[in-house]
Amino acid sequence: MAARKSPARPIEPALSPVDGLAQLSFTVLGMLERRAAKHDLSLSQTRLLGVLRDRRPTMQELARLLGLDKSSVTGLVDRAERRGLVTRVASTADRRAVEVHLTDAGRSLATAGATDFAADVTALLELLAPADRRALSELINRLLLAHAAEHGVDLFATMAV
Amino acid sequence: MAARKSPARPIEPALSPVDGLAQLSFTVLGMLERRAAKHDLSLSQTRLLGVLRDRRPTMQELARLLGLDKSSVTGLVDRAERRGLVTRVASTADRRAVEVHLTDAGRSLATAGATDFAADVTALLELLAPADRRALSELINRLLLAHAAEHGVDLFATMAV
DNA sequence: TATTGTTATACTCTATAACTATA
DNA sequence: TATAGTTATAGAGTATAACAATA
Repeated sequence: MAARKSPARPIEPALSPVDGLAQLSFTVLGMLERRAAKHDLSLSQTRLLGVLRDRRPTMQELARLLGLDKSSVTGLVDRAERRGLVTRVASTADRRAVEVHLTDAGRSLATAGATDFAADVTALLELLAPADRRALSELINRLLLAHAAEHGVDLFATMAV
Repeated sequence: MAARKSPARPIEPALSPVDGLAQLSFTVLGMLERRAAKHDLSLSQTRLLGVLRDRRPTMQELARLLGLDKSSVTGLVDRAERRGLVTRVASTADRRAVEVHLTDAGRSLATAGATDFAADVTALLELLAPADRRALSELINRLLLAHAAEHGVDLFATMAV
C-alpha cells in the first residue's frame, strides 16, 4: 500500500540511506543466488562462468579477476570442469600456463542464468514508475562512475553476470 | 570525476539498469564483507550477530530468521559461542529449547561492525551531490517498499547490520 | 631465481538424515 | 506422534604452505 499522492515528505516509515542501500543489495544478490541455484550453480560458479563469457584467462588471471587465491581457483575450475562447463587448454605461449575456456554447455548455462537474472531485476525495477526507474538508473550510474574513478578501476572490466 | 552539469542525457558510458543494480549490490556487499573480515567475522557470523542485536530467539527461530537449516545454525552458533560472542540459555518455557543471547563482547563487535559498515556506505553515498543523494535514497525506499508490499514482507523485521 | 599451477591440509558454511529429549 | 536441538556425514568454497615444472 504505497502512499498515493504524498508530497515531498513521504508518510511511510523510511529506511536510513545506509540501511536502504544494504537492504537493496541483499535483495538483488538474493535474486541472483536463487536464480543460480535453479541451475544448480553457486554464486562462485556463476561468477566464474560470467567472467569466462568474454575472456579466456589463465588460472592466474582468473584468480585476479575473481579476487581469489590461485589454489581456490584450482578447485573452482576442477568442479566446473567435472560438470563439463569449462575446459583447461594448454597455453601455446607458456608451457607452465593453462587457459580456461567455456564449453558450449557452460556458455548456454551462463547465458540462461544472465537472462533469468535480468528478468528478475527488470521485474523489480518495474515496481517503480518509468520516470523514477530512469532516475534511479541514472543515479546509480553516477554513483558507480564516481566510485570507479576514485578507486582507479575500470567499471566495465569486471562486469559479469 | 562525475559530469558536472550535464543535462538529461549523460555523456559517460552507462551501464544498463540491470548491470548497474547488480554492480552496486556487489560493491555494497563487498564493503560489508571486507569490514567484517577486519573483525575476523564472516558474512554469516555478521548476520548472526546482527539478528541477535534486538532479539533472543531460539535455535529454530534463528534458523527461520537467517533462512538456514537448524543444523547449520547449530554450527554457526557453536563457532560464535566458542569465541565468546553468544551464549546458549536454556528456555524456561520449553525444556527442549534454548535461547541464543549476545554476550557483551558480541554486542560490542556487532556495534563496531555496523558502525564501520555505515561509514563505508556513507562515504560511498557522499560521492553524490546532496540532492542526488537524497533522491537516490528516496527512490530506493520507494522500490523496497513496493517490493516488500508485493511479497507481504515486513521490511523492517529482518533488517540486520 | 621467479612464476604457474597443483597438492596437502585446515577451517567455515551449508544441507540431509538419523538420533535424543522433551512435549 | 510431533517438535527442538544435536550429531554424523558430505560437499562447496576459501586460504596458506609446500611442491613440480617451466621460464
